[in-house]
Amino acid sequence: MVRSSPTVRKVADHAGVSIATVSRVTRRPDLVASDTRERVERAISELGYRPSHFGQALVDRRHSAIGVVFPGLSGPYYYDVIQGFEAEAIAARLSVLILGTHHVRNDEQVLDMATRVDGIAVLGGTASEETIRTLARQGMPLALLAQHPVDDVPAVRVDNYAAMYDLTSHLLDTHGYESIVFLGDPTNSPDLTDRWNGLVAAHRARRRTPPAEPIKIGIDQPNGLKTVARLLASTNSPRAIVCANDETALGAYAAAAAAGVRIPEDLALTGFDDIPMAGLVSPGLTTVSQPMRELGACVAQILLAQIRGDRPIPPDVILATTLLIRGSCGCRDGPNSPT
Amino acid sequence: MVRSSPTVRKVADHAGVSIATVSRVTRRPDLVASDTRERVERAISELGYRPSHFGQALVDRRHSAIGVVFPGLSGPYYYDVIQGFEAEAIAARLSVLILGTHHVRNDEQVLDMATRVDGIAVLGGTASEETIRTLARQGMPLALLAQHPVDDVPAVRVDNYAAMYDLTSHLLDTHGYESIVFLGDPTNSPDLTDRWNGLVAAHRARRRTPPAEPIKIGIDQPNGLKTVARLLASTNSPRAIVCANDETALGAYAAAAAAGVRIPEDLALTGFDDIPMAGLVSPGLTTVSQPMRELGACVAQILLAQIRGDRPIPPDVILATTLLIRGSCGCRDGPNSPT
DNA sequence: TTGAAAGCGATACCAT
DNA sequence: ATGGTATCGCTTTCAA
Repeated sequence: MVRSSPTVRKVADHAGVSIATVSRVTRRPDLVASDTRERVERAISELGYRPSHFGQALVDRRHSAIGVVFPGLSGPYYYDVIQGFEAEAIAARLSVLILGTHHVRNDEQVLDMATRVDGIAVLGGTASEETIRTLARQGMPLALLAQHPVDDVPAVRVDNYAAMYDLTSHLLDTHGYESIVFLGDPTNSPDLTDRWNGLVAAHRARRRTPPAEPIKIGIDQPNGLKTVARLLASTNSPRAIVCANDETALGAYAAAAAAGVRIPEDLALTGFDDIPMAGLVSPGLTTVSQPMRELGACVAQILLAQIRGDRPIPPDVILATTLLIRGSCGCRDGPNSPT
Repeated sequence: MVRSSPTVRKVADHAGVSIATVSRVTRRPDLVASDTRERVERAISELGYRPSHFGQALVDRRHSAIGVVFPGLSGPYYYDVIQGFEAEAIAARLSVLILGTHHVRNDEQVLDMATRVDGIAVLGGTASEETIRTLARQGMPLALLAQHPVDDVPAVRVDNYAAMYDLTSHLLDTHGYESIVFLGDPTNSPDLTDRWNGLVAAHRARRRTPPAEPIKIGIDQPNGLKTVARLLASTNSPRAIVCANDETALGAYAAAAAAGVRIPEDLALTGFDDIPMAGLVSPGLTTVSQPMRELGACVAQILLAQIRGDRPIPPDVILATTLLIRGSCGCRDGPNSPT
């Protein structure tokens, strides 16, 4: 069957008016006499007419849509960011196109998306700098999320380096761990690269020896569980593990439970993000809270500002993080009981 | 700044040819003399030209894109489904538009998406039947995922009722539980409605009294944890809980661990979906495995078939599930140790 | 208040 | 092999 949603012309015929009048009814109803308008509106609802976006886009030379490129679509972190992004977009009456690259760079799809939207938010590591520059050169409004600015392309992020420096310092100073294992693969992830560097720097500042390498794993529950289970079974299993995010740490909780290893007595554990589960497990997960919804909202606003033509655009917005000390690092747990 | 990605005209001027020739180079390069072609190709890459989708869409009267509407974007279930869906779409050279409705019906956004794509897959409960009928009447290719067919709109799903009937029967017969609590809110979710009905029917078939109501909660880890923590603290806490999906069950594991309740000795637990974590926790989670990737792929294929105009379209595809008995129901756990 | 017509970007038919 | 031009759906300017 051929797609045949009604067009302006069909509605115009149905209502016995010109296509110009139909268009006016949908865009500037005040310009149309009320009886004519009623007739047209009836035709519109009878036929279920909606102006085709490509017709409008062609005239307006904009798509009334913005896009966001994510490495994955799984997990609470992305979910909150998308929510913040969408809320801003909807308030501005724009549609949102989401592209999940599944943790592989996919420049072709990003360029394709670029022909369907008025602006694109790129999450750290999902598009090459070359692609970003190509789009920027064409005047495509862009905003980077969770990565450093590229040339004149603005970025929104948190200071992952400082946050991880502080968190590591807490483990090193307050709890006296000698050296702390880092779980998570910084490859292609500016966020994780900064976190790893923060951990290394905190060691160096105290003349401690940081681990030679991060343990490069995908940052989700299954990988956290499997890897920590393996570590706990090895001869010199670590006393303290810094996980690159909360979900990896949650996997570590399961591994510890299975191995009969107590947190924090036998193993100190920390996460990053402060997802809803982090405060509910027991002991509570010591982590760094990021304003995820705000990150998404802010990057959308920066896109909108560019589309509107506002100037200047803030080139590098850094939102604040909070170190959240709960029980998993060895501190006494706060009153965040699961209820 | 005004968006100004290069158009056919700019490229044509740059290369000193007509716009028709530029179009030929991108669509039927064999029709263009090699030296002209080279000149045009150089102009294209210098200007970073990509044919605008709305121009093409206008002529072709199709968008070269298909859409998928999801209740949420969080969690392994949706992730796998999307992966399967995207793989098919990419193979057919179509872009994918994803719409997350965040567990509220959002007909307006679905109708908006309809003006940007050639076909839409709707996941159970994300669009009203009225909207589905409206789109179907206009000839929009549609496919339903995880819900029953609506009129002539085809559906792809698993037999949730039968799967839950079998799972509940196992708990009732093999492990002898009297009555089993169901965790999850069936409202607006055809999938969960079928699961709840399956649990009730399995009770009735044995003249047992099913619970009067499901415990209506969102089916994620935090809700699972909080709710089970509350149940375990109550006076007659349940001996067996059927969770509407695995993530809810994973939250229940954390609640049990915190309360010192042993699984399965003190509390039997089951899930649904068989996400990666289900086989890794200890004891392994007894659950029902769904072919999630295949569900996504199949629904995409049905969309593609409609777009191509194939006939007939299978009206109701039901994919097989597998009952996965692990340790959390009380059976002896298999050899799925976390390694 | 309404209609006729130009034009947005790309394609494909018809000429040349 | 290449160019001119009508066309897709819609909006908007200009006339009436």
